[in-house]
Amino acid sequence: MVDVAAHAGVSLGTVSNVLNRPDRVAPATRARVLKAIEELGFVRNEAARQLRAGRSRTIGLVVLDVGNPFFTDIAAGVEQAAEDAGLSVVLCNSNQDRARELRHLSSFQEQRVFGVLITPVGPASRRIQRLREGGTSVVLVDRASGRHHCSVSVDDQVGGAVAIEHLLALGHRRIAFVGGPTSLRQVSERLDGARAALEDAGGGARLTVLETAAMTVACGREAGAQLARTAARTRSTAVFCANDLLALGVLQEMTRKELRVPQDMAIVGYDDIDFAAAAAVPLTSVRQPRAQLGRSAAELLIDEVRNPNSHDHRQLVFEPELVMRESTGRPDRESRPSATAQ
Amino acid sequence: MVDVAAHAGVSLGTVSNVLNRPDRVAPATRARVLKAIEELGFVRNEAARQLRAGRSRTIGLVVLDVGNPFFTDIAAGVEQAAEDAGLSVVLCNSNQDRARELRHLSSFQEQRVFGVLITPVGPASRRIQRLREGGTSVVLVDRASGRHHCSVSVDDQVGGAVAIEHLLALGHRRIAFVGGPTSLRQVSERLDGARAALEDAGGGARLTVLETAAMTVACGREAGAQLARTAARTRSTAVFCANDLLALGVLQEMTRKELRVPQDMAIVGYDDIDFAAAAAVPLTSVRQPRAQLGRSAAELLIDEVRNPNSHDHRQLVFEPELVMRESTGRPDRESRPSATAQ
DNA sequence: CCCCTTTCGTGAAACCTTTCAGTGGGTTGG
DNA sequence: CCAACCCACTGAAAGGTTTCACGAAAGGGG
Repeated sequence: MVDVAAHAGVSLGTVSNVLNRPDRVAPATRARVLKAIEELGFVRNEAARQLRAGRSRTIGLVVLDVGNPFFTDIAAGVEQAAEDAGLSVVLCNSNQDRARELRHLSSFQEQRVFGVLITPVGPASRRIQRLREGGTSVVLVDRASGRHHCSVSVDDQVGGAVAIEHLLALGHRRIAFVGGPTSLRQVSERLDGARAALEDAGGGARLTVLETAAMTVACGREAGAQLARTAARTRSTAVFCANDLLALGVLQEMTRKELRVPQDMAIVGYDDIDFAAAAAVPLTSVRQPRAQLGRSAAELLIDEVRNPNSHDHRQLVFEPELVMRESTGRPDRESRPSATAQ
Repeated sequence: MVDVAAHAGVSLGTVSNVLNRPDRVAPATRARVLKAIEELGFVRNEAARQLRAGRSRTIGLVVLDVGNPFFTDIAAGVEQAAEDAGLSVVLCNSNQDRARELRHLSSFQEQRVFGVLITPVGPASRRIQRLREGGTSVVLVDRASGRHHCSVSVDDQVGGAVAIEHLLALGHRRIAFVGGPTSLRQVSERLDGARAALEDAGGGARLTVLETAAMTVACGREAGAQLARTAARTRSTAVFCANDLLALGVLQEMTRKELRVPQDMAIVGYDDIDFAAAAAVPLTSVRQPRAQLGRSAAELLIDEVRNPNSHDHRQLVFEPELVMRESTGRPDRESRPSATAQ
């Protein structure tokens, strides 16, 4: 900048003004400075700006799995809101690993990030508490938080409930739940919601729970195989999977075993990933407002940082939405023992 | 740091030494300083370090699509190499958009990143040239470069060739190529490789090209529908898709039209994404050494930056590898008109 | 006991920007 | 014609770290 100033015949402060408040500089001078910048190929040093500002213009975002479209869509929402506010985003992957999560948080703190958005591996940790005490704002994503912080999440119980209600409305009375491990909050809450919906409907239906080791296509196939092994008379006529990967696995196994979807087995997934609509039989799925989730989280964070006085913490809970496709088309009455069993 | 120094009763320089060259400080003093750091909750300011160092410890990585596992796997390789070298990575998405790419590059330059790894949207642009002139090292990923820079890529012609050779070896003589737009370098080179392999094998086989508008599952289904419409007598007996998404689309359409894979139609994909192995019929696919690609790119970059004198530019080209699965199991001779057609 | 090394520490400069009080013209109003 | 004011610009301080030339003390050898 000194060089630019000399080249343009102005002082350092004027160059800075051209860069940051161009309206305070006379047009002629401004043009001269811009020309000097161009000629010298000057590029602002972000580190110095940041040092001076005391805080960076970057939002730190930590997700559980960058390979999962759920999180990349959230990230897209965050980026959009950040861009609107003149901020950038750095996306980090904890890979469900506590140690990696901690490393990322430490790095964020050293970078004096604008703020942190995180889907924590476990319940909000002490490290996050420390981060807040250090003056960094944190918003929890896909996790509800206490009254004293901001968070955005989707109501997984409602999600489980709408899936089951849909299946019940279609006349299914023997339903399987595929998902696991149940130690995952998402899984257990979706299951809770499913059970609650069943109860609300009166006792006429049965829910069989197949716990899987993980939420992958392979585990879905295993669960599908297990379903297919059951004699048709007692077999569930519909399955609700805790995510779409499981549902795809179940679907593939049904195809292999020559069971028709939805006539012999209706399938509902969860997340509505792109592959769900593109599957051999397009999947009915429970969609979460992913981009919206990310956008809202970023907006809460920005408000918290920019308006520390007027800001009050909010816990946003979004409702998921059922997307109906062919995998639950009205089940074929003939091929299904009538709805009396059990 | 001033506070820490005061608290520990030492000078500023000593605190810095404790942080950066702990061996140069007497153990007792070191312990005192560490205690002070702990008590005061001191956290290094990365911006200041960076300002002082003149360069950040972050590698900038720009990919075409973060949603594509090909790139996330590359990113994982980069991260691994970076971590080993004490660097971090910021992953940016150009979304195949030139303007976004430029924004990311400008931001990298302002941040004085350690170096840049990029899969450019078009051919290496003037902007990248400018970046290099500005002293930032750049390594091209999944693109070959000229002699004067480093790059890592995978030989797409070889990839196309091995796919076709495999199909020819299985006895197929009417083969379709699905992919597009052909303006994509990857597509055209894979097609070139396929044609070359066909020629090498002598003229006994035919290649039908179906150009798609994009590389998506939906486009694959369209192409699959088109294939299925052809009368069985003249229909191709095998299809080579320019990526796995297309292959999955074709596979799904085959299932819908009740054509058997591989008996009625063998399918080879490209990229070997996770979904390829998990498909209803596991896909034969051409695998690229993705993590390796990322790791090598990062290593070249690090060498270029750390050893500017001894470094010489290298253009690494990796060979893809055919992963055989059920979608090309030996074709059923009965259901296939014998291998005489044109 | 003195000189020479080595070991520990010190303190100030440098990195680059932003900000803000201040300067020196020119203009306006009385 | 002077005071008040505005505008465009200036110059220096501040922000937190690393580095490096130096000093002081301690240890070793003759």
